[in-house]
Amino acid sequence: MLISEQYYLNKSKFLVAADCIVFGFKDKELHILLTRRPVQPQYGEWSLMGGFVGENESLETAAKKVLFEYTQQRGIYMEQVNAYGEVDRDTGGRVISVAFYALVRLEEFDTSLAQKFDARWINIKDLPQLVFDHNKMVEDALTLLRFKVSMQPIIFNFFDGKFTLPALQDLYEAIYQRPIDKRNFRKKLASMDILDKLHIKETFSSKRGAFYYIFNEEKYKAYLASGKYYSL
Amino acid sequence: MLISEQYYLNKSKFLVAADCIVFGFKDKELHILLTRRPVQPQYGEWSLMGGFVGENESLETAAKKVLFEYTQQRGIYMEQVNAYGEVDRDTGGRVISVAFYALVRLEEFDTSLAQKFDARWINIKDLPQLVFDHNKMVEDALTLLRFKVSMQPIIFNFFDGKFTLPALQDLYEAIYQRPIDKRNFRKKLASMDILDKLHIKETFSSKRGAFYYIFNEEKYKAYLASGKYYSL
DNA sequence: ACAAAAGTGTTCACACTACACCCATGG
DNA sequence: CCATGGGTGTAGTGTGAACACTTTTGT
Repeated sequence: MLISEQYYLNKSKFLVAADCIVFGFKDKELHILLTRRPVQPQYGEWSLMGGFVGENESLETAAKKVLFEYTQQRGIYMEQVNAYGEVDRDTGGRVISVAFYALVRLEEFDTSLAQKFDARWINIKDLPQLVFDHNKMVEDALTLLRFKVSMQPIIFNFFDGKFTLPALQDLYEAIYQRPIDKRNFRKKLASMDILDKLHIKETFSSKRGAFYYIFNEEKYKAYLASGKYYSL
Repeated sequence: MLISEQYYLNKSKFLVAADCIVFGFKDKELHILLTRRPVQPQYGEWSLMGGFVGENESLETAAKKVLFEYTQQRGIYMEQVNAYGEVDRDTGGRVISVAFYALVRLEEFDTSLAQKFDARWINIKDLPQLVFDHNKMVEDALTLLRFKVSMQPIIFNFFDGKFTLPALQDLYEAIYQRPIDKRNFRKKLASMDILDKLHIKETFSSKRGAFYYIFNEEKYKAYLASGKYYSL
């Protein structure tokens, strides 16, 4: 019987990074928070934000730390995308990266942070070339996001509580990159019965004004229990 | 401007393992290849098979190596499930694991290998408690497998080329753990038109015998191009 | 008054479900 | 001849897609 030391010893160790694909919703378009790489090699090129995992951190903890550093928000919705471990993926050294996507409330975003880190919100339609395999990470994150969003009500994490139906539809259209029929969209939402209509209107994006809605957790549970399944 | 050395230096490094959830189909049930953990701590307990990633290996390469070691098969269909990085997940040391699921052709499996590694094919219905977070890995792998199998024709990797429709249905039922209507199943397959019927019968599981079919890659491409989407 | 966005129903096609009987063969 | 598993069609239901006009209000 081997003992632990023989088994774990003399094995290669690796730098492990957590890279975050931070999604935000702005100007009816999906945006990603990108930064300029602060070190050589590839200094100054567009990059996802990331950080190395510390000795006493889980992958999730490391990712949360990165997110907090760049956004000062806590309780951000986050999900693991994949691990990336090609030998030469990082031109600066052997690094294994675990990618997470995150959904942030962009209205709350402190623009001074953008200055500090030379970070910008880039429309996903205008995605530049990124360092290493970061473009692949974004692609994978988008694929996963599209799937998740159609199955679970995670999309409300983009909003600070309340939202209007036109805005919600714009968001879905931005994520799927395809137009959605207004009537079908609202009909489906109505039949799910997971939202509460507020009696306040949002009046700055139209003259008439659109009613605010909020997501109702209880109704969502009832919807799940009902056995009906719609996908948005 | 920081240079690379300052950035990458003095960061924690980690053991990284590739753990494999090896699925096989036998006796109308889905099975997983499990082994007895060969080292302390938790010596002799049920475990997935895994191995540490080497200096010049990608995660995929490491997983392929593990798969080859235990099955002697090459070209095994494999897909990454997730990375697992809780600080205390491995009671023997800090290890970050990347899980992969694999689909193997169980008919080709060399049972002498099972002896050598103290490995066994366990019915997923009778899954024992596994070491560390391996049960969670299996759960995640199953969820992913179920999704993938319904969307893409990866299920044929369980067979050595040809298969009968009853066997294919049994396999789907084993994966989903729910009965499927025979006529609906066959009707859907027929409308997809991605299989070729051979004029040979498999005669050992019934008196009448069931026709063999093979997956036709070209037809599958045509099916994709047609824009029709069925999910199995 | 008019421009601009919010809001609202109906019809049609098609995929999914449920369901029962005959066929071929080995023993 | 009978037991065992292989093979086949139809009708109903519900979700997804297409489609146009009225309402509200600020300018």
